[in-house]
Amino acid sequence: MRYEKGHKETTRQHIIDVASRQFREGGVAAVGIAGIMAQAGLTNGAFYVHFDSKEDLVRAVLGDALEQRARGLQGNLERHGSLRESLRDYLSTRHRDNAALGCPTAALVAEIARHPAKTQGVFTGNVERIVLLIAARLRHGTDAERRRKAMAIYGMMVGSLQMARAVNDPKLSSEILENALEGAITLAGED
Amino acid sequence: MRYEKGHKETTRQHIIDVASRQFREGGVAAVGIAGIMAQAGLTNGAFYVHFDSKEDLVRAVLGDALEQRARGLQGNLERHGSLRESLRDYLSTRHRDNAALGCPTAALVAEIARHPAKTQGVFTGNVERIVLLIAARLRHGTDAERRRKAMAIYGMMVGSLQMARAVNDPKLSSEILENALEGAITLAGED
DNA sequence: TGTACATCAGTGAACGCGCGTTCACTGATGTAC
DNA sequence: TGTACATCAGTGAACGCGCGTTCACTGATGTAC
Repeated sequence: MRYEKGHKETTRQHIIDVASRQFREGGVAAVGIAGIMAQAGLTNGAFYVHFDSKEDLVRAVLGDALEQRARGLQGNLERHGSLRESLRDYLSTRHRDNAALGCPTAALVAEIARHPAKTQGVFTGNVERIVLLIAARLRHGTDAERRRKAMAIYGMMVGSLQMARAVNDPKLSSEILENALEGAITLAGED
Repeated sequence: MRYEKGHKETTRQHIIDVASRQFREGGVAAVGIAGIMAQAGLTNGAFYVHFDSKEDLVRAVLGDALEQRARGLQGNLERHGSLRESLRDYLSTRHRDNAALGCPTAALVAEIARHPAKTQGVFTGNVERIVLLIAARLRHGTDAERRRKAMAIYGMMVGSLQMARAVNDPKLSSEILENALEGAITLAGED
C-alpha cells in the first residue's frame, strides 16, 4: 500500500474533527464540503472515499461529538462528584465564546430537527445518555423524579447557552448564564 | 399610481409573513429569496424594491415575529392571569409540531448567534421584553429574584422545545415537554 | 380636454459564484509468477 | 530476482444547480401644461 496501515481511518477521523468544529461554529447548512476538505489538507474528491454524502458526514460528526461530550461530562462528574462544577463549566463565558469545541446540542439542535430521521436517531440516543448522567448525580427524589429534573436542567442549559450566544449585550449575556446556573442548581436541589 | 395607496406596504408585509414562516420552518441559511418570492406570488426582482438584502429581510422578519410573539404572550397572560397556561401552550406538542408559526427564538436562536451584530440587536431587545413579561407574572420574591427566575424559565422553554423537536422518539419527545413544564412551574413557584 | 412626460412596483433574464457530487486519472505500494 | 499487474487514497477538473443580486424594461396611473 501507498499509505501505512490505519492511514485511511486516521484521515477519516481528521475530516470528522475539522467538520465537527466548522459545523458547530457555522452551522451545517452554511458550511461546505470544499471548505472542510481544504482545512483538512485534502482536495474535494477525496471526500467521497470516506463518506457517502454530506448527510453521512453529519451523522458521523454528530455521533463523534456527542460521544466525546458525554464522555467529558462523565469524567467531570467522576472527578467532582457533584453536578455543580459541570454546570458552571457549561454555563461559562468560555463555553459561550468557544462554540467550535463546545456542546454540539446547543450548536446544532435546531438544525437536527430539520434533518432526516436517521440523523435525528444519532442525536436521540445521546440525549437519553446525557439525561441519565445528570440524573445519576441528583441527590434527592425517586428515579423518576430525578429523570424529570435532569431533563428540565438539560433543556435549560442548552436554551440558555444559545440565548447567551445570540444576544448582543455582554451584560445581558452574562446575566443569562448566571441566572441559568442558579436556576439549574435550584432545580437540582444542590446546596 | 398603478397600485392603490398602501399597496407597497401591504406587499412588504406579505413578503415578511411568507419569509417568517419559511425561516422558522427551514432555517435562514437553507431558505432562498426565490422560494420566498414565488410563494408570495411575485418574481425574484421585486424583492429588492422592498429590502436591501437578505440580511435586511432577516432583521425585518425577526423584529416582526418577535413582536407578534411578545404581544401574543402578553395577551395570554392578561387573559389567564398566571404563567401556567402560557407555559402549557409553549411546551405543547402542537407548538412542537408547528415551528412555522411558533416561537422564533426556539427556531432561530442558534442562527442568530452567527448573524451580524445589527441582527443580533433586534433579538436582544425582545429577549429583554419577554423576560420582563414572565417576571411580572411571578408571585414570589424581589424584582431581582423574579428576573433571575424568568430568565432561567425562558432558557428552559427554548432549549426543551428544540430538543423535543430534534428527538426521533415520540415518547422521549413528549417526556421532554412534560418535564420542562413541570420544571418551569417548580421554578416559578406556582401551585 | 388632450397630449407629453414622470413615477414606480413589478418582470424576467442574466451575473458570478459556490454548492454537492462525479469521474478519469495518478502513483506508490503490494502481490503473483 | 525481475517483471507485470492489482490496489486504492487522493487529485483536480467538471457536472448541473440554485444562490443572492443586478438591471433594462414594462405598463398603468398621476401630473403638467
